[in-house]
Amino acid sequence: MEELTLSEAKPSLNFIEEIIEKDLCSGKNGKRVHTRFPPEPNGYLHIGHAKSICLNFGLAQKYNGKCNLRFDDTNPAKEDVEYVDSIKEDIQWLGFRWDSEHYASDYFDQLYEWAIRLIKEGLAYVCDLTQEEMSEYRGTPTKPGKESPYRNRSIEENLDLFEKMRKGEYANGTKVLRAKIDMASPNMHKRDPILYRILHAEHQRTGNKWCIYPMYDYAHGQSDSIEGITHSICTLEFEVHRPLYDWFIQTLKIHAPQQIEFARLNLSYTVMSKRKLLQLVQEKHVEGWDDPRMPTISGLRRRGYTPESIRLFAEKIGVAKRDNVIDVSLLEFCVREDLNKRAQRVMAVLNPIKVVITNYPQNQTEQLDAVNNPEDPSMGSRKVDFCRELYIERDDFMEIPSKKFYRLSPGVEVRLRYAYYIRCTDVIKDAQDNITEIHCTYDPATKGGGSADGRKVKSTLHWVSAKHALDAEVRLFDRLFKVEAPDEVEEGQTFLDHINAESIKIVSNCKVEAFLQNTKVCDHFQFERLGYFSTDKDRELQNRLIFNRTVSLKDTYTKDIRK
RNA sequence: UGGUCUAUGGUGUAAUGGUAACACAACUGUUUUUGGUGCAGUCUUUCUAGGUUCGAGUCCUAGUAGACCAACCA
Repeated sequence: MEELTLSEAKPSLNFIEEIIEKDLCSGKNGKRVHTRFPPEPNGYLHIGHAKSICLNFGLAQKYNGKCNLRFDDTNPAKEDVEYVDSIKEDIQWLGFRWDSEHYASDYFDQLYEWAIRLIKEGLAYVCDLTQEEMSEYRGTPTKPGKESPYRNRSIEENLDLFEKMRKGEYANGTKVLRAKIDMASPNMHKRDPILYRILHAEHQRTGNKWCIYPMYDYAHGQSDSIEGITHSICTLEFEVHRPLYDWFIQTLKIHAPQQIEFARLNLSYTVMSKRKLLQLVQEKHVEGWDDPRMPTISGLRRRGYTPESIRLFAEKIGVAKRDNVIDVSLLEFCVREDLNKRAQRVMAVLNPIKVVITNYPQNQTEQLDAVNNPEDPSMGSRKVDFCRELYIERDDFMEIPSKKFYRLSPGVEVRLRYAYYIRCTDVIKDAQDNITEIHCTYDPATKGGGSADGRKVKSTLHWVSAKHALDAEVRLFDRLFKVEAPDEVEEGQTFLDHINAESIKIVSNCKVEAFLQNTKVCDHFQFERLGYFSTDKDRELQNRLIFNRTVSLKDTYTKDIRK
């Protein structure tokens, strides 16, 4: 029940929303808003795609419009159904539903027909130049190109040649269909761009029906047009393609969507290039596209991210046209923000040291109340078993405490969460001087963790009962891959050479035995103990550990020794 | 020796010719049965030079810096 107050500021619009609202006002497109998300099925979706998904679907939602899912499957050499399936799954997981599902390949017939029309109008021709020759004829951005010797073939000859191309009479790469525009254009894309190339390859949807396939520039705008898209939102690198996009639409005199470009997402320390992610998968540096270390949507999902947190992130980063690098800490902030409200808390000890409560009866066990989520009382509470022998985190004890350390040390009293105050009386060591046990006494008057006499302790420790704890395998992952080196690598090196070696080490030693106590299986939980550190350098790691310890049970809670 | 785009704190994003703000990060204090959360606070901003205007982050001109464009990829 929220009331809108007059003083509440109207949220500002991003530049795309401004364009849309202007179009809505002027009555353009019959006041319709229709967007589309157009992935090429040649890899898994990553967090950068999530930005685009949230944008396109979000805009449709906001303006009561529609958003299509369209697979840009014009290059059978790179594409696969596995990717189609994963893309659909990821979009749905993010919480979006497309109005209709399309494939650029559904339009191959129409596109072919239009190509013939262009030939008949003298605006397209078959060119026999080799790839090298064509590159030479094209010129450079600063030098105009020159016209192909095949540019002035007759319409009849072009029609005949193009028909033979379609029939499969020529080998790959021997001929292409080109638009006849302007070889001197300052825009390289208008220097007689290729419309069709010969590719004798089986297409995942059209099989062997075609051996010529349309290029992106020839297929994309027309596909938008066919679907009645009003606003075709894409990333900045397509800005220079827009004149060509518009040229096809105008020349063919078909519905004109407006292409709008925005700056793609870059995340600090994160590999986002599809090519490189593919390399990680193919060379088996990761388990697969959904490896929790990957910045893919499925990887983030396994890592414990929620759809809500990713949508929140997309909202917070905004949309603009300038190149940006968003700090991963914002992504991590978003997942903490979301999970903090609803994740079930649980006590866990990752690196155990035994604590013996010397004045606690030998065979006694009692059950204590522990709240499931201090942020949300409605999540209720659970019982945790307490007895004479417990485990606490090894790092929570220091025999000789440093200055800022206020957890357990000899003579010091601390609280065991939901249990009792304890005071350390003895430290037991083995022959090698390693601490094997910590002996403590407890104060029965502090049951539940509160003191009757009002005395305070400086620290609250997490613990599990040695007898009752579950032994679970928990895998902690470092952040996404960190790359310190420039994006492009030098000859002879792979980009993997530039990945911070330390981060790989951390992730490859990520199996940790953890002891979870009386934990019910749920989607997400958060270890209650969140990083205790004493040095500044370790403190830097704190946030990362907070994040790391927020993990998804589905992937991490793999065995229960009690069974 | 071209074209297109961009320029606001450490990082992002707003301010639509009229008081430069919000979030993240960092730091300080405070609360707390998580060194979490919450709360309070601090820190740091309009690329440069001209011009228009009563008034410019915003408009104009020139410069500077960065990104993109020369796949039969998308």
